[in-house]
Amino acid sequence: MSPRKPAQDELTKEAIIHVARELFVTSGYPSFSMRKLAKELRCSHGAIYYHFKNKAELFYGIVTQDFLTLDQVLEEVLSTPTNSNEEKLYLILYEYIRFGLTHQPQYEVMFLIKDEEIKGYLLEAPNKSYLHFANAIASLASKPLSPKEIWSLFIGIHGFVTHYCRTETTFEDVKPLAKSHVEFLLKALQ
Amino acid sequence: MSPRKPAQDELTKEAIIHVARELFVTSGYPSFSMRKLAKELRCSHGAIYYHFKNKAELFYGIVTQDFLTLDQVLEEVLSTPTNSNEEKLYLILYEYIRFGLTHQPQYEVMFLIKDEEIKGYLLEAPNKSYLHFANAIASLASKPLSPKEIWSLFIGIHGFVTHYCRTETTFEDVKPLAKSHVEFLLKALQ
DNA sequence: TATTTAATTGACCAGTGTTCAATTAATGAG
DNA sequence: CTCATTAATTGAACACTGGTCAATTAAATA
Repeated sequence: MSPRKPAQDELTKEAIIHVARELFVTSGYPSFSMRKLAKELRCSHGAIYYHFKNKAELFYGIVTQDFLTLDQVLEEVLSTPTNSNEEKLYLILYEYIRFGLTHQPQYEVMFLIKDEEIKGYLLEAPNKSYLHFANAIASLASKPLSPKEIWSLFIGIHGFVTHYCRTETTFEDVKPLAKSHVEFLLKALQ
Repeated sequence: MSPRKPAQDELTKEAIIHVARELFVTSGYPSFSMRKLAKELRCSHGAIYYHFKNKAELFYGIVTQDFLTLDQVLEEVLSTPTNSNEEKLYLILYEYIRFGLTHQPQYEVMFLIKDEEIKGYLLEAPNKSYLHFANAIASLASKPLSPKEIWSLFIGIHGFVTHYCRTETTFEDVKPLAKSHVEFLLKALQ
């Protein structure tokens, strides 16, 4: 109808990301569309493009928050004083799986999606996230680990999350399996 | 122009699959479309739907061949008499990675894609393929392995393939890494 | 030869991401 | 207070996507 809404109804990047995240987390990436988002925001789909260059930039806006959350997960394990280094090593891997499976749509965008446009926006974020992980692992191991060993640990965990993301299984449903898988991977360090 | 082509030019399921496979393997799943395929086949896109109910059924037609190929890879390793069981165990995992990375678009459809329609057609194929893998592993191990251990091996390998599929890395480029990753996973068995 | 059947076409539908001229509210200058 | 400028929004339009289906025509059958 009328271009330019009254000031109180004006869109903001934050409001868009907020609703987009909600939509995307509840109904998944494939069903997400700019037009559905616009409907949810009660604006035209064109308006979103004033605030975000394209869909990929919008998703980048969403998952940057999740990269921070993942960093926090690691940090919290590291800073818990009640556990031994061995327990922390276990927990890092276990909590990584928990994060992946309790944030499946986000994990998909963060580490799985092949969309070139989105990968163009991500670029360093997954690398940075991995370095965080690798440093945590290295600092907790009882003996020096080679980069390859740490990488294999990551890939092993990543495979677990990937598989149960695809089958849309909840973390609760695979808790025992997650435990045994982590124990399996850690056995390879001895 | 004219409906119904002369007999010599008629489409067949086989011809469609052949060209579809070519198109899909060279330019990947996201860029694949029924209309591009029709153009390649020099027919209208509607004609394809006479032979295949939908895109998912067509892709099922493509990757069933690849499930067979994967079975053959395992079978060949098992039936090579020159290697010890330990070497065969290594080779099963190594060759699985080779298959995944030399058939990236297919691996994606076989084990990675979330598309509900395609998963509906696949159903048992990935399970059957895994059982093949699991039996091979079990038969080669020097001591009895638990189902969980075999599953962790698979997930560990799957993670490797998944990651390098996403980054579209060739098998050649990660051969040494594949070797060390397999060795890492096998260490967890002792 | 006439009739039925099988295969193909292309218009059409509903959906996607993206662009952009037109429009209008808010803002700042005189 | 008025008027030009700027910022935000709309919705039509474009080029795609997967999928459906009546109309058409070649092939097969009676």
